[in-house]
Amino acid sequence: METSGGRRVGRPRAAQRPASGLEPRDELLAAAAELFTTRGYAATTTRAVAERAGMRQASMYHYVSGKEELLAALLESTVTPSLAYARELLADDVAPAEERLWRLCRTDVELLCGGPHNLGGLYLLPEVRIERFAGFHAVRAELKDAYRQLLAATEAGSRLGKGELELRTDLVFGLIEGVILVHRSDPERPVSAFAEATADAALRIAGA
Amino acid sequence: METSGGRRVGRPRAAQRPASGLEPRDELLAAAAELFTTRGYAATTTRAVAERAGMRQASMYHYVSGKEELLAALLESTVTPSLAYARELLADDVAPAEERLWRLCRTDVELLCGGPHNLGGLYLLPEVRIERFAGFHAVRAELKDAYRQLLAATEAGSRLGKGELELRTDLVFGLIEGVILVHRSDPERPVSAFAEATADAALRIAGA
DNA sequence: ATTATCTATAGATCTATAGATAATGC
DNA sequence: ATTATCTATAGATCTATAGATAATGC
Repeated sequence: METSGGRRVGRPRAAQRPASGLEPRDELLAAAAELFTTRGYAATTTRAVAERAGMRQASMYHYVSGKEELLAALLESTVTPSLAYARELLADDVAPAEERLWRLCRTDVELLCGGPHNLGGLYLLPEVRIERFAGFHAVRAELKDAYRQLLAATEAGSRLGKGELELRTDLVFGLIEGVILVHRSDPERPVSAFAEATADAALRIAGA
Repeated sequence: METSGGRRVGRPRAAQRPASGLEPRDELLAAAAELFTTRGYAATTTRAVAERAGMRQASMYHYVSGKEELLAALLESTVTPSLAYARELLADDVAPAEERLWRLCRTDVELLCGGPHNLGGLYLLPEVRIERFAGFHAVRAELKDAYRQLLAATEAGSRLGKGELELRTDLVFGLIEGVILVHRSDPERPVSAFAEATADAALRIAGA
C-alpha cells in the first residue's frame, strides 16, 4: 500500500492533489457529476472540470477523450445499478408483483438521490437526448419496460387495457423522475424516508 | 390591417420572413423556446435563435438584450398563468378543496404540456437556478405554496402534521413536473386525457 | 428623418493538440 | 525509458458592438 503520499511517476502537479483518495479518472468523473448537475453540461468547461479535479485543463485529456466521454460514463453508471435490480425483481417469482414494484421504486429513488451529487438530475439535461448517448437510452428504455411489466403483473394492473397500462407506467415513471427534481431543491430531507414515501405514492398511482 | 405583405419600414431582410405572422420579438421567443427545450440553453447560440426567427444574428439585438432576456421572458410566461389560476382557486370558498386541487393539477399539466413547444421543460434547465432568475423562482415558490394550502385544506390533508404535509406537497409537485418530462418523450398522446389522469394520480397521492 | 435590417469584426472565450519538463524505474 | 504532468497556443467558435444600407414617411 503506497497510496496517498507515495512517490509518484510523472511530473508533479502544479496544484495539490485533492484529498479524496480517488484515482484521477474518478476524480474527473466526480467533478463532472457535480458541475454537470448544477450548471449544466454545455455550460461546464473542460477547464472547470479539470481544475476541480486538481489538474490543469490539458491534463484531463490523458484520462478521457473529452466532455462527452465523461457524460456518457456518468449516465451509464447512473442507470446500470437500477436496471440490474429490476432484472432481479422480474426473475423473482415468489414475491407478489405489488411488493416488487414497490421495491423497485424505493431502490431507484435511493440510488438516484442517494449519491453525493444528484446524478439522477443528469437524465434531465437536454443534451442527453442526442444520438451519442443512444446506449444510455436503450438501457433506460429497458428499465422503463421493467416498470411496465411489474405494473402489468399486479392485481390492479392485470385489469388494464394496453393504453391504460402505458399511461399508468408513464405516471409512475414520471413520479420517480419528478421526485428527483424535488430532491434537488431540498436535499436536506433524509433519502430513505423520502424513497419509501415515493414508493407508497407510486403504488397508489398504480391503483394497488 | 396591413399585416402580412404590407410595405415595411427599414432595410429588407436577407431571408424571407417566417409565415407565422408573429411580431419579430415573439418570433424570437418562439424560436428560443424550441431551441432551449430541445438543445438546452447554453448549447443554443444567438445565431441559431435569430436565424430560426428569420433574421441575422446581430438583428436580434434590436429586440432583446441577449439570451438571458429571452429565457427570463419565457420562464415568466410559463408560470404566470398557472399562478393566476391558483390564486383564483385559493379565493374560491365554495368548491371543496379536493376538487380545487384536482383542477389546479389538471390545468397545470395542460398549460405546461399544451403549448407548441414543451415550455414546461424550461423549469428543468440547470441554468435556471442562477440568481438572474430569482423573479421566476419567487413566482414558482408561490405556486408551490398554493398546492400546499389546497392540500392542507383537503379532508385527508387536515389530518397531516407539518412534515407530512410538506412531503405530500413535494410528491404531488414532483408528479406534475415529472409528467412534463414524460410528455416530452411521448408528445403524441392527447394532452387533455393525460392531464386528467395526472390530476387523478395527484389526488391519490394526496390521500384523498 | 426614421427605422429595421445588414455586414463586418474586435474581444473573449473554449477545445484539443504539440511539445517541454520533472518525476520514478531500471 | 517511461510516465504524468505542465505551458503554450492554433483554430474554432460565440457575443455584442460599430457602422453601412435600403426601405418608408413627411
